[in-house]
Amino acid sequence: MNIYDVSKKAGVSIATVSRVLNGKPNVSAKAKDKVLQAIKDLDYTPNIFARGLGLNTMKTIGIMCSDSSDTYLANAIYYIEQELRKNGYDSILCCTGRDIDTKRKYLDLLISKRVDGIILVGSQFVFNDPSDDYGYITEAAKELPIVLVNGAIENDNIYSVLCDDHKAVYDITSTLLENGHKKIVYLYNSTSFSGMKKLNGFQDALQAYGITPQPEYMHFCSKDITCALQTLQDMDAVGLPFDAVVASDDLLAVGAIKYAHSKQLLVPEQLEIVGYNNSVLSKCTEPELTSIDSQVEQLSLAAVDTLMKVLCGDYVTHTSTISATIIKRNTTKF
Amino acid sequence: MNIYDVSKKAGVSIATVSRVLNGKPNVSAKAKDKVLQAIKDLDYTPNIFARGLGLNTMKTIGIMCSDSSDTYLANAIYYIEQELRKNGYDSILCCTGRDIDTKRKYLDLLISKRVDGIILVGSQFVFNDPSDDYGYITEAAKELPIVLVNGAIENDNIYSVLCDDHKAVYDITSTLLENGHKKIVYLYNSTSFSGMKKLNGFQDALQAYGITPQPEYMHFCSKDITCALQTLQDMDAVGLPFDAVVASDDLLAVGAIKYAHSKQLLVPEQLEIVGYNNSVLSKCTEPELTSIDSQVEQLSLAAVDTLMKVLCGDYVTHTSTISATIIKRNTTKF
DNA sequence: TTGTATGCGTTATCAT
DNA sequence: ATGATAACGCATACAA
Repeated sequence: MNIYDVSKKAGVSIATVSRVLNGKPNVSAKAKDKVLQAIKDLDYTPNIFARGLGLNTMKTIGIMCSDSSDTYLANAIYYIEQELRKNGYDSILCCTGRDIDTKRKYLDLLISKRVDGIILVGSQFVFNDPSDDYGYITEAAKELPIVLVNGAIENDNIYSVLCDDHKAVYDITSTLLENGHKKIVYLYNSTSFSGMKKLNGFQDALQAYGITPQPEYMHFCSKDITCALQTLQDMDAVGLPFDAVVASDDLLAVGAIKYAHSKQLLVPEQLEIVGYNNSVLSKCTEPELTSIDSQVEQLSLAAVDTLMKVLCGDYVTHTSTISATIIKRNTTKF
Repeated sequence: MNIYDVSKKAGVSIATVSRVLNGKPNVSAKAKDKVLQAIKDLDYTPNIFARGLGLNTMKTIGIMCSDSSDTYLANAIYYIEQELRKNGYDSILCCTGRDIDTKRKYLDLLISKRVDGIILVGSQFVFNDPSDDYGYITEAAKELPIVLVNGAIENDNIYSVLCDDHKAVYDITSTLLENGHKKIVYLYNSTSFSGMKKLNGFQDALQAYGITPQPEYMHFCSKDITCALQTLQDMDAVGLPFDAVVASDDLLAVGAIKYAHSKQLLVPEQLEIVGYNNSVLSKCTEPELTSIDSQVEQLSLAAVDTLMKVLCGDYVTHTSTISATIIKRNTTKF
């Protein structure tokens, strides 16, 4: 079943069928009707592979992420997929894990699949440490446009949509300082581009208040609750006092709440806690968690919007930044 | 840059190049070397669209789900995508929402994209009520194999992988009854195939202990915490006593924990609570939540395994069932 | 407005 | 073992 069968049935040429199929002008109403009827009679569907071959595109975007089961990334993927579909694009999903060789491999794979563009979701693709090698991304950008969500690379054909994480953490830390806190703990679980911005926001806020950031108050935790809990218990055991915790992720903040429970501390009276990402978790704890909303939906829409414009040849800024908002719940006094 | 360029550079015909490309026999070592070298020199990548046209497949599987940001579904998608890739297949993701027309539309879309098979993830595609119309799925199965994860339709070319939800809820309810509970509340948030199995498991367990299920003790809650909380508060206000809560989802169980907090009830001493899905949430609450693990990973792997076998023409059972396990934490006494 | 002819880049068949 | 050529099904430039 192909376009020839339809043209035969309708008594017109394949060119006319094709024109009808693609909504092109210069088709008489009569011819159009005949073609439409033939298509219906034969239950014809155009062969997308043949179309792809001729047009050299399948209207497909590759989505890469380290782990699509991560709440934050899962949300981003959800919004991105929906938005792409609204624009007539399919999404090929690629979960790479954290291994750089796998990332490289999958990026190459997507290019060989001739997707029209690639969206790299999450901060796991760009790091700030010197050993970071994102050369494979700039290399890929020679072939097709790449959009980073929560990561930034200065490069031709690479675009970034970012949440202003620095400002978000800077602001919340400042608020805590203004409210009289002196000993604030910062817990983080990532040294990615976005992770470092948050950490710097914390440090800069302290410095703006004349406080020198102390390493004993800034702890890297692998992404789980128990690590955060353990870290705070260790600080307590060593005799390091603290009266507030800012976390780079809600999960770590949950650990802080568990710490408060274990020490019978009143939250927020004796310990104020702030999480990040405004995930479901923030509504599950007791008390409910004040959290920074990193605006995943807006970020996702902006990413798709950017890519669509690039594909149309429209002009777009290489970097767009969106502000986070603070969702006040019950682990803070303000 | 195409296969002709390579053949020219290597000084052989395109047939030979194609043979090398696809690891086919009847190529001399010498010719193979020349081709490989030419491919390397030119940095040639075969055009996948042309290959798709000739072979009539792009080695791609469609994954449909109602909402990829849902924790449970996000996990399933993660495992499925990884497993498909191991088998050399790409995944096209489709988030349909709950509207049946959208589901129908996207299923048609995937078929028109000529994917090799479709995996329907989650129980949102099959319902047990009479108004349910899954005719579009059986219709689609005429075109390509379909695998349901947590749903079942008896039909040719439709396969199901299921968690034994009935048994899981039956068992946990029985345990609670054995431990002396008489007034158990069941909270659920879905009337899907899987949702009904859970509900029936609850009812059957009661009946096995000579208790007639009371509607006042079985409540449908839309999927959020506050609804569960409100429901339990309402029961309390009306004077309906209860000493245990079984929930069809961890989120609802979180609502039950919040209820206990609001009434200053000791958990599990005064109220035992069991959740479902063993999500992160179960580790975030205080006390941590006993939950039924529905084995998403195993389910996902089984789904891919089934589909791969079908595509190979191997024989497969139409339904495979996997048993849930109970993850004991601190909201239950046993 | 309509139709013819060609190209897209593979894989596969069949002859050599 | 190798090569010439057809077939896959569409879009489109160009001719009519």
